[in-house]
Amino acid sequence: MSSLTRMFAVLDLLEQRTLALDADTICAELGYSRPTGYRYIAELVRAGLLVRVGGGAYGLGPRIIELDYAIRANDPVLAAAQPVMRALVAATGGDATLAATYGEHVVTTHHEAGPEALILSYGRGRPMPMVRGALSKCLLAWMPRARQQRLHAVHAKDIKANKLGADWPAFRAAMAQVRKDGYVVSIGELDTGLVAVAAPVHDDQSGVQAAVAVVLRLARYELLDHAQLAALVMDGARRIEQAMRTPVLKAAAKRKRTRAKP
Amino acid sequence: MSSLTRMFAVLDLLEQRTLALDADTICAELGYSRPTGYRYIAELVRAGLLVRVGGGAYGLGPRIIELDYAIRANDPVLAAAQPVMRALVAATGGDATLAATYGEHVVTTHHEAGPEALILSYGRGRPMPMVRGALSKCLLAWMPRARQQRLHAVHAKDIKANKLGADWPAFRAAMAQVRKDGYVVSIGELDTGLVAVAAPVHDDQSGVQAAVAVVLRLARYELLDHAQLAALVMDGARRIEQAMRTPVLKAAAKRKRTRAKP
DNA sequence: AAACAAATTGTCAAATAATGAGATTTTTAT
DNA sequence: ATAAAAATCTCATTATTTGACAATTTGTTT
Repeated sequence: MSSLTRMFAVLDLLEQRTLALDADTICAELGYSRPTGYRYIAELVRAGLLVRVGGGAYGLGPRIIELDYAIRANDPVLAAAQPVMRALVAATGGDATLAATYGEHVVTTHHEAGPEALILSYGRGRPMPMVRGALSKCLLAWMPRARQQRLHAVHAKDIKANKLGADWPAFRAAMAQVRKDGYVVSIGELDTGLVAVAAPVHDDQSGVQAAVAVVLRLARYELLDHAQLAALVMDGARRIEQAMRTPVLKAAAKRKRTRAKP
Repeated sequence: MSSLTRMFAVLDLLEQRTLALDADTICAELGYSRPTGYRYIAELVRAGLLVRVGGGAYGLGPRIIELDYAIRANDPVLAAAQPVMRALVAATGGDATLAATYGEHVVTTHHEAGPEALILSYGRGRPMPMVRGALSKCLLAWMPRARQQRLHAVHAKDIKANKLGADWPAFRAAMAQVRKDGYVVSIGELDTGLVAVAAPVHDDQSGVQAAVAVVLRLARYELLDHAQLAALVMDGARRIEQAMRTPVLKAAAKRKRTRAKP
């Protein structure tokens, strides 16, 4: 095991614990000698990922907030989505959320609070279950087959439990149905009493997968015309896609393959 | 230089660049051989601090958003401050911001948007200058002498330029005056046309230094009774302190020193 | 679907850097 | 001012990192 990995274990530990830990506790928990533990801590502090708080305890550092800012400031999906999400909030009276797949995770990347400012279990930064909730299902449905299959292999049980298909063909069929519909509704899957209506956002350029959702109280949802609401969300997703295609600086990510035509 | 340090250079690089970089670029910029660069990248990806986006490029990863969530979820100052900040927004019609010192940085940790949803240059996560803006000055004024002196030694020029005192005694005096007032007003220091009124939040327990501010358009500020506004902000700060003292789980951070009385 | 190019991952010996026990210094609290 | 804790230093030993090159996987184009 590399020193890099061991150092990151310190970060993991501090993420789990709600309170700051002192160096000796960290060393003891992870089985590091004191100098080694201090070296890792010092390195993480230098990087700003940890801070020393009130004499002898270490907690998560300011760099995390700064890095988070960098993500928000540079995420093209977020930039395109925010105005649209505000509009969705205004139109529906619910909240709007945006989620993206990051490797094996589904993470809420933005929560545009509505007039009711709903309390969501899976607010920004809280990794969501892969196979539950409208946003996750949405992302799942529009994934490349290969990844769907890989995920099915791992989460077969969860998928079955969530009625997304007892086996791989059934799962495929369920996903195909979702794609045909163009949106997903989940009722009380993540928070009882809340309904989410989600639609996918595709970025043909970078292949980024994201999804927007409008979240409403069940009572309010039942008052609305469901078809119109779904259309509204899907239209929002389309508008986000457009906004991403037109951006001011589409930026030449890397132009190595400048194959001059002969 | 340790491998730990070199690996973090990769993170630094990706924070600076707005776009994702490919492995070869990273290696070239930092002067690492390809296998070494890939090893660092792999480690950061394993930690979730980086993600591979759209074939061959690496960007900041979802773990950052999750860590940020952990900070927000566990920060006692933030928990205490949020309701108070909402109240300040409601009472003044401006925005409210909260900043804390983290080591050598001043970072905005929360921005409670008001009805106008002002665009602030130094929103959440953007490190602020140490000696400019109401929040920074506030934090500066209530710091322990030792730290003030250290900072003065480093930032003497900036301090002078910002009229906080030409030398150390003058600076001390200026800070004493701020403490006597109990609040700081800055007009157009960080954003032209915006005024901030800040007051300090002390946490006697952990020695955390924070400050709240109400931010207003200059025009609106001039309509208000300045003394009353300052009183409102100071009262808010006091209410945050109280909320921190009463918390549900004051949690035994570490009870090693359980000195049984003889 | 096959072929191609890029991106990524092995292999392995040399060299460098990480490690822990214990002593020492600095910081913090009283 | 003093005591206790926290952090750093020293140094020989040992394990780990490193880079050149090769092999492989992955993704794209025809």
